[in-house]
Formats: sequence, structure tokens, C-alpha cells
Amino acid sequence: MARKTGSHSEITGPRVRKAAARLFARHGFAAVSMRQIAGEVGVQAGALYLYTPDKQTLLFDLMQEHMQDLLAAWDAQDKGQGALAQLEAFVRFHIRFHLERPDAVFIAYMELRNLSDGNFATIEGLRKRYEDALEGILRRGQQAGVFAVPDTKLAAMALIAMLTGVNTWYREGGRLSRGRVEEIYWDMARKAVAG
Amino acid sequence: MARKTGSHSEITGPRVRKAAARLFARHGFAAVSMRQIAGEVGVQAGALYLYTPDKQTLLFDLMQEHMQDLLAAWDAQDKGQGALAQLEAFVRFHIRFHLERPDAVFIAYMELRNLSDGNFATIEGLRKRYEDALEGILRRGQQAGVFAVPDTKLAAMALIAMLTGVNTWYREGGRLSRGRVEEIYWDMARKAVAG
DNA sequence: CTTTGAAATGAACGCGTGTTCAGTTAGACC
DNA sequence: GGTCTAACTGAACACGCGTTCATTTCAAAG
Repeated sequence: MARKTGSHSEITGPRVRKAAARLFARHGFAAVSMRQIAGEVGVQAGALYLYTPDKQTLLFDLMQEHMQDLLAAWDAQDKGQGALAQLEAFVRFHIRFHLERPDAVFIAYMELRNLSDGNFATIEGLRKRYEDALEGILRRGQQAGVFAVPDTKLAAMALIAMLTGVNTWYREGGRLSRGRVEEIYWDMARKAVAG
Repeated sequence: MARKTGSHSEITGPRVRKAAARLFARHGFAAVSMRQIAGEVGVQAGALYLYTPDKQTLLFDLMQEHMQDLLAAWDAQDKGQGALAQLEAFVRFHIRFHLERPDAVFIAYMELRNLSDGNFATIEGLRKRYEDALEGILRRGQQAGVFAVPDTKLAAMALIAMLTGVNTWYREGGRLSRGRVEEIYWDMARKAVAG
């Protein structure tokens, strides 16, 4: 069996990444075998090596793609004017973006220790750029007298941890809609840094 | 070699748990082998089975011990009177307790997916009791008009995520002392739920 | 000094791992 | 319709895994 209609590699490649993401998120990188991923895709394990040089790179590519998507989406986001409006934009954006891709988020936060040193540094660099975006908002708001935070770096870390925490408990079709969750978290975030 | 002086099992047992905790936190449960743990202790792999029936139970025992320590320590904590004082007690207690045992915290948060169904339910039950403790404080404060949170359950989850996040960036001997970190987070937590 | 038994060894078990590669298949092109 | 080659198979490789167990060691008890 090979090449049924159109190029297969353009179909199988994404399917491999999707299956790997699902399984890594569910069971953890180390607990998932290449044979399991191949099984999910409907292919033999050897075929995976047409789409990734090795298992470690497969993980790294998933994480890098996620972080780059995150930064690109934030760059493209309407942010409004003034520190308060920008903080609101960040809070709502963060929750929305992260709730839309729970698997990728889970992997990006949990599997850092399974990266080689060089790959780890790359991912951490991307993460830092995102944290810096929030810290910039807080710092400018602080200087403008809109916020009152003793330490903008800590405040940024605290807010991101709080917002990302939504992913640990939110379930589709649960008690609260995404919009309502956004409202409630924005209320808390705004007050937490308020002057 | 056996029984050099005094009972060895009273020494080796804790050493096994400590080594397992260190390695599980560092590399993840699935990525650590029984032979690695044994190597850390200075013993052959087979000897580990004098102290645990299997690898899964070793993980579960570490997590259960951690959660029970957490609940017992909170029960024993001086909490003061009034919702505001109790929230402050919770915030400071949570940060202090979690910063003192980063390995156990990491394991308890990251390795839930490696537990069997029954063991998972047990740990989740303990975790819920802790979350309920905070939610109770928030609910009573809300009723007393001290706090203004739209949803006490969400507020509890948000605060816990924010506080636990300290463990991801705090490093001993860094820019800020533990006491200063407590101050800053208490400031944000207080304002986040303020009326 | 002998006996006892807890503590630990070390070899073995069957099995799954990531990865490689010669060989097979079948759609697309001339 | 014959050729080409991307896509995939399936077997093999060396190795590490969790776990078991007969055997050995040696401090303590009698």
C-alpha cells in the first residue's frame, strides 16, 4: 500500500503530529512508544521516521510549533490603548488561546524535562518572550500609575500561572461558559494589580 | 553484605523513597527505572522490592504521603480570626509549605496520569479537601461582606494555581527572600478577592 | 560458638523499546 | 504500458525494562 490518491505524506505528516500530541498529553512523552503513535495513525512504526528524525525531535517540534503559534497569535491580537485595556486583552487572549489547545499546552508545560539541553533553551526563550509581553504591560501601567504592583516580574508570573490554571479544571459543557470564565478571571486579574 | 550495624531496613526504606522522589521529580516517573533508583541508594534493583510491592505503589505512596502531610500541616496551622486573617494564613502557609518540598509538589502535580484509577481517585480526594479548605474561607468571607468574588470555587482554583506557580520560578538564593515572596503574593491575593 | 533470619545479591524471565533498512507496493509521469 | 520513486512494510538489532527468586551474607540472640 502506498500513494492511494494525491500525496500521502501531506496527510500522514500532520496525522503523526496530531496523534503524538494526543498521546504525549494523555500519558506523557516517556510513557508513549513510537509503535503506539504509529498504531493511532494506522501505519507501522518505521514509517514514522519519514516524518521525524527521532522521537525527541517530534516532541520538540510540537512544543516549538505551539510556542510560535502563541507568540504569533498574540502579536496579531488587537490590544487596544492604555495599560488596562492591554491587560484585559492579554487575560482574555491567554484563556481563549489555551483552552483551544489543551493537549499542546499540557505538553509545553509538562515535558520540558524531556528536552535535550539545546532544545530546552530554545523553548524557554520563546516562553520568556511571552512572559515579557505581559511584564511590559504591567511595567508601563505601573509607570502610568494605573497599576500598583511591588514587582512586575513576579506579578507577570503570578498572573500567567493563575490564567494557565484554567486548563486544569475547565471541561467543555461544564457549569460555566468560556466567556463567563474570561469575565471572572479578568475581574480577579484586574483587581490583583490595581492601584 | 547485610545488616552492618542496627536494622538496615529502617535506614534503607526512607532512602529509597527519597531517591525515588528526587528522580521522579527530575526526570518523570515513566523515565526513571528501578535500577536507577537502586543505584542512587547503593543497592541492587531486587532489594527495592523489600520496601515496595511495585513501582506504581512507590509513586502512589509518595503522593499520598505528600497530600496527607499537606492536610495535616494545614489543620495544625494557626489561622487567626476572620476571613481576611484566614486567607492570609492560607496564602503564607501554602507558599511556605510548597517551597519546602519542591520535589514532592512537582510529583503530586505532574504524575497524576501515571496512577491507576483507584489510586488517582484517592489522591484527587485529598486534593479536593485542600481546595475546599480555601473555598470555605472565601465563601465565609463572601457572606461576611469581606470578599467580593463572583464564584468562590473558581476563585479558590485561581488562587491555588497562582500560589503554586511560585515553585516554577523560585530559586534558593535568588533575588527575593521567601518572606518577600510571601508579602508580594499576599498583596495580590488579597486584592484579587477584595470587595 | 552455633543458630537464626532479616537484608541484600545477582542472575534470570519475557517483553517492549527506539531505530534501521532491504524489500514491496502502487499512483503518477513519459 | 513501462518506468520511476515516494510511501510504507516487516523483520531485525541491541538493549533496558519491571519483577522474581534461590542463594549468600552477617549482626544479633541464645
